[in-house]
Amino acid sequence: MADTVRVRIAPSPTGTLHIGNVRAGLFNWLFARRMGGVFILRIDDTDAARSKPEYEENIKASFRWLGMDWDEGPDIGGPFGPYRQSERMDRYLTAAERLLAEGKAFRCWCTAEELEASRQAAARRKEAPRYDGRCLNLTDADRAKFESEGRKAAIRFRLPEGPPVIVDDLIRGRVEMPRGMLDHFIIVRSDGKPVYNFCTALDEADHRITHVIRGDDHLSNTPKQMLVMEALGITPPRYAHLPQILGIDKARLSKRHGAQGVLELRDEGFLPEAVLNFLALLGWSYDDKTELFTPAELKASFSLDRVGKAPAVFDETKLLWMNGQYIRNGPAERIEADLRARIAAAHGALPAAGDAAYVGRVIALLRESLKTLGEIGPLSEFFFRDEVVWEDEAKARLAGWPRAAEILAAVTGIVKDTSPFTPEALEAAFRAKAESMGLKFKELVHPARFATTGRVAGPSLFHALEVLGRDRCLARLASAAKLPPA
RNA sequence: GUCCCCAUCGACUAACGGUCAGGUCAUCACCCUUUCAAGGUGGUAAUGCGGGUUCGACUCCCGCUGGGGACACCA
Repeated sequence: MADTVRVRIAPSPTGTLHIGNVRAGLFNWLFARRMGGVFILRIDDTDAARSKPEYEENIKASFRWLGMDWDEGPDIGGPFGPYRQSERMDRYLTAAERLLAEGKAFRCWCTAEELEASRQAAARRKEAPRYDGRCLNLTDADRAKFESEGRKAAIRFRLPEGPPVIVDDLIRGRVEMPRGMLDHFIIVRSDGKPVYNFCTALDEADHRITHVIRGDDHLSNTPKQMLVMEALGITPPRYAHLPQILGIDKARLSKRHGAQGVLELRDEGFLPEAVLNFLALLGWSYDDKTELFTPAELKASFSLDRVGKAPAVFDETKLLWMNGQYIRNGPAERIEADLRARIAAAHGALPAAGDAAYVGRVIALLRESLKTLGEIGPLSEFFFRDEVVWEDEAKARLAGWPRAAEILAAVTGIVKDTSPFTPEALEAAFRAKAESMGLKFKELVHPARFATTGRVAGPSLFHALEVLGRDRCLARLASAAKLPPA
């Protein structure tokens, strides 16, 4: 069969899109692109109570930011739409009616209380909580009685007898699921709303999905979906169940660690390429050495048979490293534009931030040392404020520095007289002055840094001085000289 | 409780049944150096346990332990 590969990501809009969904989406997208297939975005919003339009927007914005383009979806349509479960209700209900008519499903009038009582009884006997099938063989009189009491029926799938359900998983291999674990499960609630496992089975079929690639928390749902398809005469897709992503504490990903929304990663200053690269390597590997992949390389080299089975821990430290790599070696214009925006947001009110050329020089100086774009704000602050904002440690070290006053005076002289005002000339002047004062080079440099930046660490001092400019440096040296000594 | 899945350095992972168990992040040391990063060099560090099968097991089989998931009128 040379059928076109069709895969999908089907998040439910009940929260912001988090890392686990993104990784599942990524693997689907990569697989589709690699196979020349179709990537579909579907919105699983059968849970009307918790679903919200803004979350759907968040999902789309997240994928867009990452460059994961979909070929069919709720916003762009496609030949097999609609792609939102809430718009497919009549489809689900029609299928349920058909199963009912064929005796493959039945109505159940049990109340929540009755079911709960039955479950508790089972728990007391230390048995699995199962539906006892009591509504399977009701008489017409029973049904009429329930209806007259105003009870509403749910629709249950009639679980057929048979051998274990086989999931021939592309990642796990052959998995056998005994039917004993399954129930006559609900497919339509008593309020008329169809249930996820039922909808999903129909969606895969209607959207002509060929490969369902999803988290392995769905592995045990798979038999239900396959049984529904079987009852409807549908050939099931291939399945590939991905290992889970765990938090740093090895627990399931949740708020706190990596489960924040992807857009938050963007806001913190992670580059989409870095996030994509990092996520791709969570559960997949190309070989025994390659770590850095551009999106194009990922699309060209991804394959399901190199996806592992063991769950992976989301290690933000490595993401940080990778992001640093992309900031240093990535697309310069885009990164600079982003950094300009962040500087404007952080220091826009300050006059120096309005000087585009000056901002460009600041960025050139700091970009190399960033791990996230967001760090530019605090790191660049001293370039924009008129008055130095002192770090406690810088102030303390300057105050305790031997011959501090003398050194500051000497540095002031250098800054005043050096021409041209370049890093090279400044460094030469510093070296000469250190020599003549009988000081080590660094004994002159450190106090100069404290006084002109208010910090103990930062970019190359002479480059920083050049960017700051002679006047700012002189003003700062003058005010540093007035600080009380230790 | 029942069923299903999983198990290599702290983390991500590589290894046709035969490698000295390799790479990356982190960590440590050293180098570079005006500080912090970056960069360079080197080091520490793993096959959960117990049985098999085999000339030979990280790799295949069984058990145990540990972790995760499912058993809903959630998705």
